[in-house]
Amino acid sequence: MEETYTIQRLAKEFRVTSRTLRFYESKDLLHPTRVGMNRVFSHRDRGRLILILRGKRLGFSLAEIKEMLDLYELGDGGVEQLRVTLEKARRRIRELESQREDVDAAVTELQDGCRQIESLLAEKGVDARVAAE
Amino acid sequence: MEETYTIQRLAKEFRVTSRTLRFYESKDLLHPTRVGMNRVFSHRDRGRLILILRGKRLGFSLAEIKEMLDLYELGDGGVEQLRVTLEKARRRIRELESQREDVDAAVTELQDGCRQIESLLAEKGVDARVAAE
DNA sequence: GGTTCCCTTGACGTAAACGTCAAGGTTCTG
DNA sequence: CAGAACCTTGACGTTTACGTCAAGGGAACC
Repeated sequence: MEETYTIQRLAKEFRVTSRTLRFYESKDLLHPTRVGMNRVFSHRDRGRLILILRGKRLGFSLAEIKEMLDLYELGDGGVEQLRVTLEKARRRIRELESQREDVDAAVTELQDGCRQIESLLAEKGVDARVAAE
Repeated sequence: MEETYTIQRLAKEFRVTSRTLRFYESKDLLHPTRVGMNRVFSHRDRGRLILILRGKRLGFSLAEIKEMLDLYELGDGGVEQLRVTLEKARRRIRELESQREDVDAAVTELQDGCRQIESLLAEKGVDARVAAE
């Protein structure tokens, strides 16, 4: 028997509102079943939610995130379908790798900035380690 | 004599509209000077624009991007100001590093997905290298 | 000197991603 | 059996990041 989740349990666990989960369902990102009127989320939905939230942290739109999620749903598509999916996945990978370069560049620059501030503080005789607490 | 840029030159170079550049100025992200009515962007503005666009690719809001840009403007603030700036920068770095972990996780999963598709295609006797062109 | 072309400042429109009621249905608890 | 505490479906509001006119100013070309 698969574990299931109420809308609130999932919402609390991931610090989103139930409105958000309903919204994601309306956008076809989650597919809860129903017991009577009420939504029941599966473990699979939970996994998708994790991916959705990570996608958001990375700056992707819900539409892009849906595209990515669909990449994992390789149903019984034919060869052509598989090939299209493969190409999309490869493109995403390239985009993500370029995004990682952006991240690295930003980190490097911020670290440079930190060093400058640190030496400014040092000049003024201040210890700048993790002092500011 | 510093090189300067018209609004159109900058817009074309970075594939944004002039409206966007005016909008960024209105949000205090760019600080073009004026010659008569017309905006004149400095090399410094160009640099800031690069950072803005990278920030956007990384999913930051313009407000967050402004905060980061301001980190580089260490004017003549006192020790306390410097220390606050330093802490903000360090926090950003930590956030970016966590974002990099997200990127890496996403890449890994997509690569797994690719491998699965590739073996599915191989079963069907299809060569999946860069075939799809 | 009219037309064209770029610039300007409003001002209103819009898509995305929810927030926030409103109105009502179920279930559990005292 | 009345609340309380969940859930539901609308439906309208809000913020962000611009797009898209509208109305007009200054230079440049023919």
